[in-house]
Amino acid sequence: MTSRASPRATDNLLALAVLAYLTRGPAHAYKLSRMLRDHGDDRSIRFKHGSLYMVVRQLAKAGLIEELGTDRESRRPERTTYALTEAGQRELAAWLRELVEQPHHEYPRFVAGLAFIAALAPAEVARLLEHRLGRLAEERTSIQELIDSALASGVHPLFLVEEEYRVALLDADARFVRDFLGRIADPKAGWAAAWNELHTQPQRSLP
Amino acid sequence: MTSRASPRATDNLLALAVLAYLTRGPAHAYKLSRMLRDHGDDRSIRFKHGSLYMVVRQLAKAGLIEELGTDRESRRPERTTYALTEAGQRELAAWLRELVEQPHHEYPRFVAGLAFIAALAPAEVARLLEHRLGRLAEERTSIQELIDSALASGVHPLFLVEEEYRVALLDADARFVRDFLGRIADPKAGWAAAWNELHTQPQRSLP
DNA sequence: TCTATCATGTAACCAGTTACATGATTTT
DNA sequence: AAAATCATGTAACTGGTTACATGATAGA
Repeated sequence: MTSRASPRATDNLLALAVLAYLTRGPAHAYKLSRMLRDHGDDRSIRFKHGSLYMVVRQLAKAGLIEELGTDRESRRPERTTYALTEAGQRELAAWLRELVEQPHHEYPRFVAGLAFIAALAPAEVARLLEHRLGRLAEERTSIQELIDSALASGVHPLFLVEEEYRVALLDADARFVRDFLGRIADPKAGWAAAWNELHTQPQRSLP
Repeated sequence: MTSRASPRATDNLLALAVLAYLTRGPAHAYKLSRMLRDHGDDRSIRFKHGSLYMVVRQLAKAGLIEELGTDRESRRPERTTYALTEAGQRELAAWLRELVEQPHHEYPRFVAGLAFIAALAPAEVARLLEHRLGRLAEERTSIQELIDSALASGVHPLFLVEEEYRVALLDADARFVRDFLGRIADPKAGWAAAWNELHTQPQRSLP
């Protein structure tokens, strides 16, 4: 039997970001929040201000980070400063290894749409897909601009691979959509005909 | 200002599946659960048995489905049967349109890994990526087999587009990984050198 | 000086998961 | 007849989000 050694203390990826940032030195929660946003990592990891405090407490409880102390400036709320522990460093590395080497089954929203696409008529779906192509192109150029301007300002491309990966996914999406459109339009494929017949009764069976 | 007409009653995609299945006629929760699994839609939509009952109640409260009545066989727990309402049909169509025409910003786990990849040494990353390629290939063939066997048993390809989309994503992933490996290995790119220098201090700044 | 925005955190709420309960059916 | 599995659902728990609170600073 394969042994998944230590089940993660939390599987919230925000915790990964916290661990990663703390390798740069101790920080308090708000500072982490700030770095996250400034470095644009909230594009890669689902981020809500409130969740950060939760995640930090979880990590502290698990001993992956530790409280260094609290300070207070004037009458502001108290800030607790945290530092990475040895266990935290190991956890960070182990987690990263797992994320990189094991592809994870994801649930993109488009997949859900496709799963029940037969409930819409083929002509309408074609219109929607055309529209999607436009949005995909927009998103692609916007990411590419972000990459280019970062490179121009001296960021090493290593720190932009996530965005390049996103571009690769967008391109794959667009290729798929074009192909799908082709099949809908192609009368030889005979899709539209069959589809129109059954589109009132979406069902199917997989083994 | 763009008007997002009606904010979804719930954005849990399990609700989409429930609406879609109810177009085939009334059903009780357990039957829906069963269909979901049997049709393999739990590959496309995150599914937990317990969540179904929650979602069904949410939909009922929102008037998108309605209780038809309850029956009881022998001494089993009562089963409530639900039917799609007109509002439910409209919601289903509107939701599907949105899913198809608007690409959604997703947070795949691999992206999070890539965002902090610099915390690992390049040589190790190369090993991990090689391993990933293997897993991607496995997953690809397993999906392809599923598609082929479904087609062989007479399922219309329209009901397999989600799986084809998945394959497209897996292929894009693999291409990206190969490209990435190439850059790590290529001494002309000079990645490994710079990477080794900075991999102890993962930071970067995006504009 | 009034108003917005930043800085910093907590508390209440809710969706979603896990665990459990229990009768029926099938397998050993 | 004991053990497993299916059928069907509820209840407790928890992670995560939303909303709020409050002092400081900057803009109008």
